[in-house]
This record gives sequence, structure tokens and C-alpha cells, in this order.
Amino acid sequence: MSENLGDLYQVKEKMYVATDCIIFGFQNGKLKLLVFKRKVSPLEGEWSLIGSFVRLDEDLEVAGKRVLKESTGLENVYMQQLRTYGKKDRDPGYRCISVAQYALIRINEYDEELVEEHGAKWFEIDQLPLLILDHNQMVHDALLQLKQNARYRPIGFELLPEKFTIPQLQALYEAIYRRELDPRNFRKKVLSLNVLEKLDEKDRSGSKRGAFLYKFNNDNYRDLLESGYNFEIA
Amino acid sequence: MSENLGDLYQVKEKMYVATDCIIFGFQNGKLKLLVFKRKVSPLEGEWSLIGSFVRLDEDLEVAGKRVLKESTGLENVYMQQLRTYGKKDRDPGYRCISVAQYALIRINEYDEELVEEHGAKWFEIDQLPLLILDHNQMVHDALLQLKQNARYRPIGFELLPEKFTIPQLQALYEAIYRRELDPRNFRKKVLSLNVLEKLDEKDRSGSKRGAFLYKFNNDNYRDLLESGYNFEIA
DNA sequence: ACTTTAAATGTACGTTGTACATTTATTTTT
DNA sequence: AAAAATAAATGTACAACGTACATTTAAAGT
Repeated sequence: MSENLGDLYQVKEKMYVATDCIIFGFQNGKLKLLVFKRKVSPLEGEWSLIGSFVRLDEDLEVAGKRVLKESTGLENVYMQQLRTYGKKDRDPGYRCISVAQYALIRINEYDEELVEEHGAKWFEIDQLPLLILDHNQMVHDALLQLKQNARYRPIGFELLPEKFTIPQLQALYEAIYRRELDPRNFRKKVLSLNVLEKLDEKDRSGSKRGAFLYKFNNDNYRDLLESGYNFEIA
Repeated sequence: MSENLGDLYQVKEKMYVATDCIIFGFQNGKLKLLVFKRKVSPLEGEWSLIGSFVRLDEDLEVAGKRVLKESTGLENVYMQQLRTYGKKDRDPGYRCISVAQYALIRINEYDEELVEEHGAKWFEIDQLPLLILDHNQMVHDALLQLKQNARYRPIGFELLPEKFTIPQLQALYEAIYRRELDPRNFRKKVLSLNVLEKLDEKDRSGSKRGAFLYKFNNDNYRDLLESGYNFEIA
């Protein structure tokens, strides 16, 4: 009964529908969030997630991708709906619900100029400022879902560059789970999944010896799923 | 930037916001869904989830509970947001997004008369009729989430009567996971969690010998969580 | 007394998680 | 040229857990 046509006796009122983006990145072993300084009144100068109203002729997901592109310049980014925030008084102005969507981006790929234009800043996840409205709640919920999803789906890889080392991957998981992992067990576990492809290059930024680079092999991942075995890290 | 006040240059258009309820129940070893026959045109007579527009002065969750109460008579029911469906053309009438929420109810508790008034019917999960709009998709997604959630949270218990037998609990999990479980291993596993309280009564509906009734002990469940151990079934 | 039904119980084995210390490759310093 | 410093890479033993599997038991019906 959700469709509106002909529901003559139902209370039928329109409201504003917004979407807000929780943009995660990973850099220097830290999980980060892209936050924006509001340029318009009210709450001008306050920190906020980036968002927009959803247009009448626009799919919800399309609206999320549009917001992301406008603010970071990025397309083809991993994005997923989190949930919808719909307390009647969540926005002190008109009634407005917001569909929160979170994105995982490779920080090195993003358009720095564009981001600066928007008054944006990367904050470490545990040094976030106070955000407007229920945006801190959204981030909190997104972190929880990221934790749950990263365990059984290879979404962590969306946050790393295409080529990455195993210690980098471990640092990412440590940042997501907020606990230390044993390097020997971690390596054994991820390699046992057979979804990493070892390259002949090394990354020397982390140590004198250097660590071998790997890339995620999507075909092998599909094989893993089809074989019935679980992808499960940490 | 989701709030509308003062966003002078943003496109700002209102739309309809509905909520649809995916109502699960469990009876005779089968997982079931409560489906409604539409009483109004268009699509009159078609099967549909039950839903409503969200009112301007109404929280999203409140709208879901209202719909549930109006259609089943039940209050204090487990209910959880699934996700929001927002394709621009999902509803052939006006632009309308729908926040899907799913509920788990004890079939024996619900108000049968009220349900009949609404032209409602319980369908077994794998004998669902064609539903209007994207409602079959919603059910599909809800089933997936139910599977995932039931594994780590004791939401399965919301579908059983307060007192239940271990074979009943096993049948529920078998229905959710759509596979058979070994009775010995299942019993061992659930009892090891220490969240079931054995009663002195038996249920004789299932066999001549009868099976002992248990109830879920919420305090023990909290202890389990705090002790850091995982609730994990099947 | 015998049959029928589903409930209840235990064990052995394989797999996986976990704890833990040393060696290696390379650069930088002396 | 040698030594020091750094993080990467590797293996093993034990505990915990999942899994496969067959028999006995309580009660009702004949």
C-alpha cells in the first residue's frame, strides 16, 4: 500500500528527502572521515556531512553518487545505503528525512582542489568534531556497519590503493576493529583465502627491507564464494 | 547539509514518503509472511505488503508501529528498519520513496479478526504470490537480513512463543537458513550459550514422549554479551 | 505387553583459531 | 667496509570449536 495513487482516504503529505554521505578514507594507518564546513546559514561554519536534497526525478543512489562526485570529484566509488533517519524533529526547519549512505574511497585518488573548495577536511575517526543534527549518530552507525561488513565482504580493499602490502592491509583491519592483530596469524589467514595476488614489486615506504605488494583478485574471490567457503577476515 | 533551512540555491522539492512492513511469523515449522489484498484502486485486489504514508508529525519508526498495530492489533513488537527504496519510478504515480521495516511476530498472539478485516493472509515464505511494485524485492532483502541477524542476535526468539522446545527452535533456524541442522549439534550449541532456561513443563504436541519447554533468559544474554563471548547459532 | 514416535544423549576426529620468537633483507650509520 | 637499525617474513604446538554419526528413553496408542 505504499503507492500513493488512489489512496484517497489516507493522510498524504509530502516532505523533504535528503541524502547524507559518510565518506571514509584510510591514510597512514588511520581510518578517516571527510567532513565539511557549512557555507550557508543556519549553522554556517559548523562541521557537517556532505549532503543534498534528493530530486524528484533522481534515484536515491544516484543522488548519493552525485553528492559524492560534486564534493570529491570521484566516480565509480563503493557506496552503500546505511539507513534512513526520520525522527520528526531531527531537522529544526521543515520536516526532512535523510537517507544516509556511506562511501569508501582511496584518499590518494581524490580531487584535492575540489575538496578544498568545499571547505572539507579529513578527520581521524576518533578525533571527529561535533557535527550538526544527527550526523554524529550517522557516523557512529556507519562505523558499526563497516565493522560488520568488512568481516565477511572484501570491502576493506576499497579503502586501499590497488597495490598494497599485507602490513597495510592489517593496519586497515586494526583501524576498523580498533584492536591489534597478530601479524603471523593475520598473514596466514588472508593468504589462505587465495584472493591476494603477490606482485614482484616492493613498497619501501614502511621499512628498509620493504614489503611485497599484493593486489586483490576478484576472480578468485568469486571462486571462493561459489565454492561455498566464506570470506572471513579477523 | 541535509537540513533545508537556508539552502537557498539547492533544488528543493518535496516528495511522498511511505513505509512498508515486512511481517514475518512462524507456525508449524514454516516461516511465513503476512500479505494483504489491496482494497483501493489502482491495483485493487493485488497482493501487497501493508504500508502507509509517513505523517509530517510522525517519526519513521512510529509510522511503522502504527501500521503494524492497525493491521495486526499488536504492539511492542520487534521491528527493524531494512532499507529505503527510492528508485525514481518505483511507484507509477507520484514520486514516492518507501522505508521498509520488518517485524517479527508470534502468530498465536495476533488479532485474527483485525487481520481478516484487512484481507490479510499468511503465506509460506516460498509460496509467496506476486506482490505489487518492488515489494517482492523488499521481502527478498528482508529475508537476507533476517538470516544475517538471526545468526548473531537472538531475534529468532521473537518468532516463537515465550515457551518453546528445542526442536521448535531448531525448526525455526532451519526455516530461516533453509537447510537441515543436526539435532545433537544444534542442541549442544544453543545450550552452551547459557541463555535458555529449562522449565518443568513439556510440550506434547510434537511427540508422544513430549519435549521440555524452555524460555529465553534475557539477563543471561546480557551477561553473555558483556563477557565478550559471541551469541552465535548455526 | 508391544509398537510407535520423536526427544535426548556422547564421542571421536578434523579444522580452525591462537599464542608466541627468530631470522631475513635492506638501508643507514659509523 | 662493518655494524646497527628497521620492519617483513616465517612455523609450530596447543586449545577450542565444528562436524559427523547411532543408540537409548519416555510416553501414548494399540
